[in-house]
Amino acid sequence: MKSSIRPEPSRKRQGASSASGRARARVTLETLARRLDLAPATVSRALNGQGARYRIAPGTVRRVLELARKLGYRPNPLARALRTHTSHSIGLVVPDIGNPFFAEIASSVADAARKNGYVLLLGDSQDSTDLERDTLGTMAERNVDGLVVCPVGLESKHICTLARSGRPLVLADRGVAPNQLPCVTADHAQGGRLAAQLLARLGHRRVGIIQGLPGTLPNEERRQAFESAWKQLVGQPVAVAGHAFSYESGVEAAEDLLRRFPDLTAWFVLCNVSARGAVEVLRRHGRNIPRDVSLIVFDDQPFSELLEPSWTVIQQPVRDIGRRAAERLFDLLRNRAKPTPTWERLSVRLVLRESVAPPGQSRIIEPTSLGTVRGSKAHASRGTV
Amino acid sequence: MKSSIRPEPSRKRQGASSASGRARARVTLETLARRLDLAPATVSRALNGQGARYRIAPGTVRRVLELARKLGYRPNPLARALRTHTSHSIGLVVPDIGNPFFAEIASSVADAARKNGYVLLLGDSQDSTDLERDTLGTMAERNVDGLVVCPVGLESKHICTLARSGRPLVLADRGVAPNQLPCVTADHAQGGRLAAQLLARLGHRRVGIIQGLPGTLPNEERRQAFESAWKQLVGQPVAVAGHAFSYESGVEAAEDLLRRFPDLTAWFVLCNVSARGAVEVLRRHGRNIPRDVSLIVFDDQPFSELLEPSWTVIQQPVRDIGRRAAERLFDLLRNRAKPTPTWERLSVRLVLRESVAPPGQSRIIEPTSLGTVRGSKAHASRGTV
DNA sequence: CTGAAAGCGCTAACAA
DNA sequence: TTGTTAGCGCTTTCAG
Repeated sequence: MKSSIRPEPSRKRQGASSASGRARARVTLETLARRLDLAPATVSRALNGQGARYRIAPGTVRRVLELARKLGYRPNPLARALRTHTSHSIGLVVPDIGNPFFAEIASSVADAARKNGYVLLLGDSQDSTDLERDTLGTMAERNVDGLVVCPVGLESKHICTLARSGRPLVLADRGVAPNQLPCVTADHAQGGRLAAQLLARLGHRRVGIIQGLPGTLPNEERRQAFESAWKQLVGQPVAVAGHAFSYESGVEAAEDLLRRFPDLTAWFVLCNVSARGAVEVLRRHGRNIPRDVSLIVFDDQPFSELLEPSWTVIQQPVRDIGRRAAERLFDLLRNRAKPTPTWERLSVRLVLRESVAPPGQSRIIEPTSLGTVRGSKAHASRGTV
Repeated sequence: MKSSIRPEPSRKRQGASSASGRARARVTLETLARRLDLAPATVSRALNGQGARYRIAPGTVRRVLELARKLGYRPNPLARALRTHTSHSIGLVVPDIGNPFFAEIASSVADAARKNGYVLLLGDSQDSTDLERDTLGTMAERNVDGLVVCPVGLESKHICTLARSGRPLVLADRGVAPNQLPCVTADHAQGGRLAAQLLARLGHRRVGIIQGLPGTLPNEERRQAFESAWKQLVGQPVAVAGHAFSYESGVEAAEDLLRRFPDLTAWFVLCNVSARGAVEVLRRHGRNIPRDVSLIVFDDQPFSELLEPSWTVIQQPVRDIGRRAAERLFDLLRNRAKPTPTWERLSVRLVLRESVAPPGQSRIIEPTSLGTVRGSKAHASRGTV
């Protein structure tokens, strides 16, 4: 039998409750337990669907559930986390949440988190490895159950350490050197090849690359794939400029190319933020796109097709990258399976628009067929990229 | 005197430690306490800079600090939160993190959080009041110390309730009806007036508005200010179409205006995401901007000036909005002052570019002087809006 | 100047 | 079928 009077817990020390005025006292497990004349443990089990396992009387379970609903009981996630070492939270760290690409990743990860009943901690590393290290540390000590990381990508020791400590972690977009970590990213090399093939087929011979942050995986794969394809197709070297995934870098790189290699007939720009800078420079110098310089830009964005000329781009499945990364993280969280360090490569598409043409010409005469997509509606709702 | 042997805490039940292989055991307060032969309480006080208040021997404090550093001790924020009811976390809820406007808000709030030693919980309400309510509830029960909310803006009861429960909360961008909550937002009415003045001065008479989500504060303020200025300046009614801050709404509204009011010579578009849709529709219908339709768009974005024609926009100080909202939140968190429900209005600017001209003309002949900014470099680094 | 002990709200091991 | 107890890691009375 159960005792029929439960002592009020001693409130001698902690002078809480109505003093601080914080609304009416929080409903806790103990509130329920006392009102139902049950032990907190029983209530806990009933609430957690452990009724069957512990063979709690169905009636009891029902009473518990009922009162819980009536009082609007919500378990305290912090207490639970402290006890169980699982916080039902995940972390997302990106190099720049203001960048539409990562904002879109965040959007899909946030969506997945919510659907799985997790909260999302957001960290912005501002493309600094030091900040990234700090942020990851903070999140780890906050007991996030897992992480999606779009790393800065220049150093990876802190990330590997974190992953080896047993915390599920999935990389997105930029991978890191020793491919021991699960990662979801675009097929950057494919993008590089598509760009090279298109320009080669249009008859370009002297071309340049405006790159992003050297040393990062997307940058290297895009550049190298383009260069090696170009070497094979055209047998010419490729000029390279640029130093960051930024507007400023785009401006400087464009000035640089115009000065050092004024005879280039096409540029492959590895980042659409930089591309903005590059295009402005071309305008200032009175160079016509595509007549003087053809342009292929990595990564699409909603305005690409509205620009004059519209941009030919390599389109990444941004939303899918985020979604898949989150899915894989939640798989890990559910199965506690050992993280297969598989790299998932999502296909890119070449979207052909007006910014490319044969050298010296203002438009493509006959549509090439390179498995490309004739540019049009690729973007729609809610300003997302 | 202190006892010189401290008993190992009983590890009978919790089979933790090395079994699960989770790296080496976490160093806790007790680890330190035992190795220093002190009570956990003393260590806690030393670590929390309470040494002075409790007059702990300076030597002791030093020893504690030293060992803590040596062992890389990091307090467990969850345990602390459970005990102190402050989590050192804040929440940010936005209607759409994929929208560059809110991504930029998120960027500045994330930055502020980090600088203040807080972590940031991110919630995306997807412009749904229900989701917003859920998200806010989740965050509240996670004990966030405070919130920055960019509400959907159609209903506010849940937000007011939350705020009245004593949790510091600052609104950003969209306010909510009973102006009892602190809020940081742009001066939307000023933007509406500037737009009206410009179009009036250029000689337009029949104009229309493509609005965003009706009933939300920015939408109503922009629209009403425009309409009332227009009435005063021109004495004509203003056509209105549109139903959301989305691309699709922009498309539909534009089709709608063209069909119902084909004689309009200028459109004021209250959302730059919708504007993209509107511009595409104009193109499809072969209407020239600005000759057939002049265009003013609310909210700038990096590509506005690269478009052909470049967009005349009302520019909001997005980053400042986020920064100020966060600052005000942290003021509240520090001072525990009662939240002054002041509404902070940040000025907007009219940036004059090529998408406006006198009716039937293709460009502005003589620059007007309306306190406007002649369009140019307003955007730069890292693809942020 | 320091320690013992209580307890934040919950869950898990063990006991009955 | 349920209760008792211990304890997650920390802070905070209260008692020296």
